[in-house]
Amino acid sequence: MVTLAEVAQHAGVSASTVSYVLSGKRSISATTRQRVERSIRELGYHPNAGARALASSRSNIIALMVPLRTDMYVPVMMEIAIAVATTARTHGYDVLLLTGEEGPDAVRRVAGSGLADGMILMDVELDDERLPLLRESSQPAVLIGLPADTTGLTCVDLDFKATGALCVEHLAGLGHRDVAVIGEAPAVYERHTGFAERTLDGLRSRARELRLRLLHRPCEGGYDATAVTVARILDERPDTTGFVVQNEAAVEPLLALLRQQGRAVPEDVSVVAVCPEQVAVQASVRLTSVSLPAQEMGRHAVEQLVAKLDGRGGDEVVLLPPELTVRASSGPAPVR
Amino acid sequence: MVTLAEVAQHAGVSASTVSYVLSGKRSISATTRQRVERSIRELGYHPNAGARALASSRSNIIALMVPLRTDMYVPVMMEIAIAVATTARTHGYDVLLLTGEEGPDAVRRVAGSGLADGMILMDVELDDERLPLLRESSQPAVLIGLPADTTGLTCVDLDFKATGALCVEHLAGLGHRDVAVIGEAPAVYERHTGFAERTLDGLRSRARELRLRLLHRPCEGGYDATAVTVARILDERPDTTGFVVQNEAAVEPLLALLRQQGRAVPEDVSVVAVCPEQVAVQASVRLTSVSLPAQEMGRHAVEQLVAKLDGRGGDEVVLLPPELTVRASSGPAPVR
DNA sequence: CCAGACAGTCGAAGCGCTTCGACAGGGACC
DNA sequence: GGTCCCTGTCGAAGCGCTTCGACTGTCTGG
Repeated sequence: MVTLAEVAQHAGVSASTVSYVLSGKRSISATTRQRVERSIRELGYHPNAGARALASSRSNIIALMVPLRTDMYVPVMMEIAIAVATTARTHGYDVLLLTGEEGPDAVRRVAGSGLADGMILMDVELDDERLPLLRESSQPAVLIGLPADTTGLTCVDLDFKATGALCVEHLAGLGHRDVAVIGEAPAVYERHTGFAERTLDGLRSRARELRLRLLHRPCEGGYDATAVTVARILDERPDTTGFVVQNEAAVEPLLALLRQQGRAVPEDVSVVAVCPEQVAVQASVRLTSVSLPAQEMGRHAVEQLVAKLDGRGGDEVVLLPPELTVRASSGPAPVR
Repeated sequence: MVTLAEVAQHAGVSASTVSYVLSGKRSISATTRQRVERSIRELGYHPNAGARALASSRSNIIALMVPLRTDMYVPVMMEIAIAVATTARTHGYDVLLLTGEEGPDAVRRVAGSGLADGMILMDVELDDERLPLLRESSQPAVLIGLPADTTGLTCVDLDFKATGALCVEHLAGLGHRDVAVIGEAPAVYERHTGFAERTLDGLRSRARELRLRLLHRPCEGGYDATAVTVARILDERPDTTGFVVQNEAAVEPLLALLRQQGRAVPEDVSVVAVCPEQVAVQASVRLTSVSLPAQEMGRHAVEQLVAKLDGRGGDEVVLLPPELTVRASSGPAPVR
């Protein structure tokens, strides 16, 4: 294991000079810099992370808390996590993966031990038990998701209210009057996950404004549950011609069911999904959808956090504007 | 920030005593221990990770390298990653998430800086470019996947050869004589990913032994690609009554296509999948499948690594035995 | 009753790095 | 020609922890 001191000796300078070459915090003459850099290369020197963390009280690590829940759509989480990791690297940070397992204690542990310089919390609930701890620990943090009370917190999320509104507008613009929403699993609503409620809010208020009839039903996802939900919807509102789906696990089942019943998409029924682009494109009918910008969310979260750690930027709530892409699953409402 | 010294002062002992209470490396009288533990609690002390790493040259961190590829089935990766993280915690380790982005350099960086005590590599290819670096850095490591040359390496993986054999046996036992395999995307085979080739090997050799006719076609996944693949298969071998699917993205399309063509599952055609249990259960037909034991693989990998770090255990290759669960998608071959 | 073993505690020396203050030398300016 | 400032470098003091050797009692066995 090569140390700073050995590099210094090899280059014929003092240890502090090597350190300043590395950090750039003081000016160094071109010749000295080159000599040091050459020694570093020749000796294959890598600064020791622990020593650096101890001396500078900065670990250059960001903690990412990923929930353990299985009722969330996993690929989205993964995509965010990967975006976080790669973006963090471009800013010189590594990412520590914390699972929900440990619960709120993880916040205490990480903040207390100086393991990470800041943290990113995913899948924040409206009234999240980690938030009080976060506020009191004054750990720099960014949330992905939107809690009820955002004072003193930085949050990044898709604007789900606008997302809901956008779906309704699209269908209304095509002449649909009766729209059904196949929502997330009941547990998601019970847990008061912000995004589900905000989407619903956007759907409902825009529907009211545009005088659409809207029916919302939670749905567990999977074939059997979706079949039950769809049957109930069509029973209550036989004139339904527009569907909005927010649960990825209900997308394909819905399409299969409509096919079975002889309802053509988009001629008889239009479907709009809120899902990752990949799901929309790979479905049996290419879906008109509002995509979940997972990568962007991860990237934004890191950039907000890095800004905080650099002393720039304050507490902000960033809501990414939704974008609806029209594909093959939506069209004009059938004429009756 | 509370330090060891402050705890020591508060408890009226020396710093080293507190350290020994924490580590348990020397015997401490019950009364002293209690006094120290009380001080730790009252002051809310957390050992500083950097200082600890510097002094002990152990970071208590495991690096997990996750590939960035999009042609791998993401939920499985995520499940493994989460299993790794939670298992690691139970052994006192945290997990650092490295993406493929950085490539082989990440191995050098992590090994050189002492950021992590060891690493777990996911999605190892038969001839992986990270392996030479790994061997030369003598970094303790465990691979998830099986490279061509395993000397000096510890690996954990599902026994894919046995998996292939198991699928064939199941179908053969039900009387099927013509079996088609819908494989992974062509890119996966070109990359020489071990698991795809090993599965194929198992399928082929067992088929030969049992005198089954086997047709293998790679498949990109998604509806359109699967439709083309299935059409080609049924064109070449109209008598095909058994399907083995290894690409999750082709599972649902396949079922939909068979339905459209009026081929009933399992009366006319049997389907066996190699996929995570959740996919098998949530599909439109509950699938007979060999499940990918993601959690177990993650857990095993961590335990192997921890054993290495503790100086126990040598280089081993652990192949988890596959288990086939019979569900609603396979049955006796139709009588002709 | 003493040698030896052992449990329990302490002091001090680092681990490898960052960073502050100091200082030498060279222009620029009046 | 002296003053001031700026650039480039160095030495030394830690950062908070682990760990080794040393020390003090207490107990055991011969």
